[in-house]
Amino acid sequence: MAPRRETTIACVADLEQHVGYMLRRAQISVFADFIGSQSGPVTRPGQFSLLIVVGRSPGLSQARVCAALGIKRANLVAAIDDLESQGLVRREASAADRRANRLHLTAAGQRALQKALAIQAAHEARITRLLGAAGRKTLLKQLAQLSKLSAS
Amino acid sequence: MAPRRETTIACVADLEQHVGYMLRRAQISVFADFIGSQSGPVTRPGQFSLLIVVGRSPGLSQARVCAALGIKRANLVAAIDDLESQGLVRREASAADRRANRLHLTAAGQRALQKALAIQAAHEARITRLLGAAGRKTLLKQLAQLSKLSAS
DNA sequence: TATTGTTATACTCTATAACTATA
DNA sequence: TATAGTTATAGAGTATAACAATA
Repeated sequence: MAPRRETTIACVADLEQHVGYMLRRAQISVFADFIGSQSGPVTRPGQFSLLIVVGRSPGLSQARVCAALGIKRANLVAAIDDLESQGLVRREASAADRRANRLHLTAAGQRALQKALAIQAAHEARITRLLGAAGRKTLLKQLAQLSKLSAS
Repeated sequence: MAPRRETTIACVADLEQHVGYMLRRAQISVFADFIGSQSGPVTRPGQFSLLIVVGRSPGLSQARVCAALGIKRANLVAAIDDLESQGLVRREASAADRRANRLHLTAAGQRALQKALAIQAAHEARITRLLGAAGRKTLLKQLAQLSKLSAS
């Protein structure tokens, strides 16, 4: 075992004490597992979170969705264009504010979201198997704490 | 208090139960704090981790550094070009394998690394203030566990 | 004046394919 | 044949500036 790769491990030992570095590595790994397991029309984490927000809070304006997800208005346009061209999301002109679009899921969007959520449940179960249910819960709390570090 | 922003909080409640989403948000926040606090020639996390590996394990080939950091050979070239043009890193032709470059820090690179590490210590201290010393330690262990989720 | 959606643009990070020179 | 470094390139993700329509 361990043919001759000691150096690789040794030089990363320092970095493994850095929360930022380990967060990045863990996030890449978790995203890769998520992407690898999803199969429907929605494969990327960004699309998925967008579907969730629109699905659970129908009628939000694009600006509100941006505020919720912490992304820029300019970058949401192409993301919605994509989901709309797949027939999953619908832009509806707002009667109250004629500048704004109210976002809704189509029936196909509802189905895609339900399917993605079911697959994601298995993904989350794999995480729970690694960390334990209690460990996962404390992790979520700590990550919420870290999000307050920077205004962003 | 809380003028009329309930919707923003309500629609993200679901996502806050997703480890992948919270990992991403926390990583963005922690990186922003790191970047905002660094002041020397090295400001980005990628540069910083590169300096650490080369500093602690001088003489590694580029391929070994890539394996250690989990990045692609092609993407390391420009990163080293950048650090080399700043006079922080030096490529040395390997005598044993004439295809390979052995990487070293220059004197300026050593100084830049020491300065960045000192600033990073304060950054890590802010994290410890948020999580507690024990909480931070268990977080690091959990993140290491999560890195095993996907081969990557 | 300020805000919404939009376009254009640019910069970073990441990923693949192909080339060269060595092994 | 396989590997090390390199180049070119393409795709995401993210950032800013500016514009038209509307508030």
